Amino acid sequence: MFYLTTAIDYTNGSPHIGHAYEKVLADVIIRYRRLRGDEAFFLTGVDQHGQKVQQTAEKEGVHPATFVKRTTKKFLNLWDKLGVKYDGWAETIDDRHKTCVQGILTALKDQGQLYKHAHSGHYSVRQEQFLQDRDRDEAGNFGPEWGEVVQIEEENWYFKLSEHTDWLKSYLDATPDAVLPAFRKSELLNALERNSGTDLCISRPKERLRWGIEIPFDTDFVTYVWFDALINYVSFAGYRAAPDAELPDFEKLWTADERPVHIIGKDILVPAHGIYWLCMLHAMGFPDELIPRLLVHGWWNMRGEKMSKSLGNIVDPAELADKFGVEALRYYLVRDIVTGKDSDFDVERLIMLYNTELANELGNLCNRALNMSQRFTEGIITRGGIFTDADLALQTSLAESTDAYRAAMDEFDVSKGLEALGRHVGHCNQYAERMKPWELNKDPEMKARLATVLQHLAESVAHCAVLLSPILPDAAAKLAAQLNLPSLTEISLSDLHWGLIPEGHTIGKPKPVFPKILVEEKV
RNA sequence: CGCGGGAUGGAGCAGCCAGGUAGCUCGUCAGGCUCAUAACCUGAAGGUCGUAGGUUCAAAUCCUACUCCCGCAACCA
Repeated sequence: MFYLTTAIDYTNGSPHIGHAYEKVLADVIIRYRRLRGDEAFFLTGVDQHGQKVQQTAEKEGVHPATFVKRTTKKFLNLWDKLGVKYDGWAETIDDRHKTCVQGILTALKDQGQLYKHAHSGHYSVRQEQFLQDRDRDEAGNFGPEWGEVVQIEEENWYFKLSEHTDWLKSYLDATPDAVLPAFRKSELLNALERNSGTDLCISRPKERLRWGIEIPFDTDFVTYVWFDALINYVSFAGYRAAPDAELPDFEKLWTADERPVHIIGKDILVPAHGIYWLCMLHAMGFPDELIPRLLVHGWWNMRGEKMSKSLGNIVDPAELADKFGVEALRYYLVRDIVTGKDSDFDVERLIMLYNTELANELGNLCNRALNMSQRFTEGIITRGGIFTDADLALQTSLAESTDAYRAAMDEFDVSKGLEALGRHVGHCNQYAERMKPWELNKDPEMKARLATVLQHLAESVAHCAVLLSPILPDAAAKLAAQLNLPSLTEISLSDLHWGLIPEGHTIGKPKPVFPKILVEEKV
């Protein structure tokens, strides 16, 4: 079983393009794995506890639970709109999750992994948080943005993180694919060098935070939001779940032969996932071969600047989907970025890539191929005469593109996979240009040859629809329908051989699957 | 000496880990075709791969130094 998760989104605001990217990427990967014939499970969800949620809810004068319900809905609606299809939905206010978190806390405490300790430091009353040296201004003082800063002492529960960092180092050294891409691992190892020796504070006293999961053995405290949130990856996978909890079978989901993959953004690798989570799992007794792989993706920037609410350059993915279509948005999000790196978000590039690669090249190929079959052979696909070198070359091109696609997608490099698909599309257009089926049609003696050429084009369209299906499932289904082969959407990659279209099959009527995006002229 | 990323034809990028004719998309220019979503195809111009050294038969790719840009507090993938 292939178990894939994304980060769970913090329900403190509206989803933006980065949230959409991560989920679409995950959705594409999971659909690809199913296409490969693998059993797969996709978990995503929302992180609903913590101080910021509590603060924002107070500001709006509603109970955190009400507030969280409202923002959660925004995420649910977006995933529905974008065709992100998950198998499990994680909400950290879920009682099943709460039970799991408390069970883990109790178990860790029983093993001596937790201890209570009084910490004294500078505390900002207004921001309700302890301040660090890095919060000081250049003069070494805490600036006015913190309001009144007082020295206080506070007791809290700590997790013995420092006991696991040596293990973590050796695990990372010994496991090449622990963190992808590779350069992120070196970043993590560097951070480890700096941070080893400190433990993790995992509680908050209820006087300053009520919105969280109560510490089961010390009810004056709630659980620190990260410790709570990270556990979603196991709690909603059925870890320590009651038999009637309607959660997956953990043993089947979380396996060594196909380790779980967590997709996360680069900002939450260090320290949350790379250090806290891996050490938590180790403390919980997970052996190395059951430690999940971390797939770290980059960010969409806006004209070279970081996207941020304060700069006001947030892009609303729902708006984009309405304006340009879900297909265009999904395609752009996985096409114009190298998995792991940052990219610049640019609406003009979104339009350009859709119009050239989908509308002009692929869409037009499908349309011209099917249209010629309709017009020249009544939509009937037959093998025709013997295959020429050009025919065989096209078949080779398809086989090579499929291999390249597969290799790229196996490494989560969707952009490269789409490039491979695009190469074959280009070859098909060239093939059509050189074979000139519209000329062959004029010569009654070339009927067999015409059939062969049209068969090669139609067959290619069928393969393209299959390969495209993880990225654009709706478009793939439309193509399958036009080919009059709805079963294409259920095919698996290993069944992908020359001859998807049966001899003598009649295809349907073509209709452009990717209508061009027309941009109004600037005056 | 804080950490990491980046610098490749006009624009945006890939290639670098596992050195061996510099690749893709857009744009520009010229031509062809008409089955198709004014789409498609062919050809051309355009790069001393940030700078300076080094290793090597051979460096965009490995090593060293340097320059410039972007992240690393919060909102936040």
